[in-house]
Amino acid sequence: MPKIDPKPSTTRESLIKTGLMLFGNAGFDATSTRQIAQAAGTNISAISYHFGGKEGLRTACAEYVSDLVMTTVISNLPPVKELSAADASAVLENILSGLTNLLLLEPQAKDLTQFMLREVTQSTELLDVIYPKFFEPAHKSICELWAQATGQDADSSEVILTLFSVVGQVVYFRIGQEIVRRRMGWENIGPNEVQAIQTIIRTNLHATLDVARKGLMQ
Amino acid sequence: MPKIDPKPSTTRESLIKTGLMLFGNAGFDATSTRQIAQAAGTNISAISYHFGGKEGLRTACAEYVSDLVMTTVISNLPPVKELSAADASAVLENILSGLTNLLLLEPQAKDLTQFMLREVTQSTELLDVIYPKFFEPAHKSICELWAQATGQDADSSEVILTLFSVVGQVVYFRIGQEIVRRRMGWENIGPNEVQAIQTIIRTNLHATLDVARKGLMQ
DNA sequence: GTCTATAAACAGATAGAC
DNA sequence: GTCTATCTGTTTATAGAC
Repeated sequence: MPKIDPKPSTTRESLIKTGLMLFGNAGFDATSTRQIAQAAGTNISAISYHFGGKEGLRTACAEYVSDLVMTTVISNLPPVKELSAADASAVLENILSGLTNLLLLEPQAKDLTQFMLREVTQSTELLDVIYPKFFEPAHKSICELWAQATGQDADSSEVILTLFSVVGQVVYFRIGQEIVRRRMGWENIGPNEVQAIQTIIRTNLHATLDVARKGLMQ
Repeated sequence: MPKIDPKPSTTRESLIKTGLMLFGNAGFDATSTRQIAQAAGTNISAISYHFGGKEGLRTACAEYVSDLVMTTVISNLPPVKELSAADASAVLENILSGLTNLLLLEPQAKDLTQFMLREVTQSTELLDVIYPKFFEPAHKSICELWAQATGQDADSSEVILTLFSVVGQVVYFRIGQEIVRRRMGWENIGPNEVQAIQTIIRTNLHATLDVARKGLMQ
């Protein structure tokens, strides 16, 4: 647990934020420490001093995003056990809509999501930081919601994999957004386009939920 | 249309294949032309000579994969119009199973798929090559299959977006395979694990197909 | 077409002044 | 903690021999 520093190094934080921006946009390998230092308003040696090197800044960025998402999103979820099946479905639907908005629209979150997506597909070592801090608790939460909504077991292979497929749909619209944009003939992906995507995701969610509920009744 | 060369430069082809391998594994920016030349059994200046530079090799790799997929996969699809609704569903199911196998298991295709996924998420310029040659015709084909299976319009926004969500599920299991592996407690993703994933994908597909068919009957 | 040699710019890391 | 200056190695591209 990092203790709260009443006067945190503003240089350190500035480096993490610009690192997140540049790593997210161009990728880790395509971003030089000189670029980062300049954009952060400091010099190259500050990276070595604060993080031990470029790789250390990468880790610090991953920790920063993981902590941010956990404290602002995951820990604010309602207590699952107290929800009815219908309420659990509704919460799940809201989470998916929120995630779609976050991944496709939020300009503030653009750097963060792009950085995370890159790291997940590229660096396997960094997952040791991101997975336990963020992905595992987040995925467990939505599995519990699904279990509450369907009556299935939250820890079963079937539920865990199903939730990956449900979330995967949303993530793909971010990964392949340029392909989607071209195929749909959209000029850009704005609120109206996101709404069309959300409708499809919602329809799929309810179709899969219904099948899961019926499967248990047999 | 590139005309068939009876004696193609073996150096040229070797550079494309090793480029595909190294770009796929470490990424474009993390791979040096020296590495590529050495692994291909030639020297750096061969890249400039054949492709005009590193960026030219990248484009050549993208064209190579696009052409390969088109000639071996897409053009071998059965004529959609002659299929019954049930047959169209079955063909669609087979395509998704095949894609899951390709993305998660085939060791020969590993370099190619990883390269393509990287390029799609990173380079927007290269999509000008990959999209019209590969993604658009491939996606149109599966949309037509879906239309044949459900009676919906293959060119409607709803169908196009739905097929992105269907394919997106499969792609996500490749993108997030390390997260899936950890969450499932799997040591690696082999034939048994892929089968479990395919079952989930199949269930989702039929759930969504059923809803689409019912939607038309209202 | 293929090679060696080299150019010119750039990378990340660090020593040492303040 | 923050800076400048510099070290050491690597990058892509290219000139020119064969």
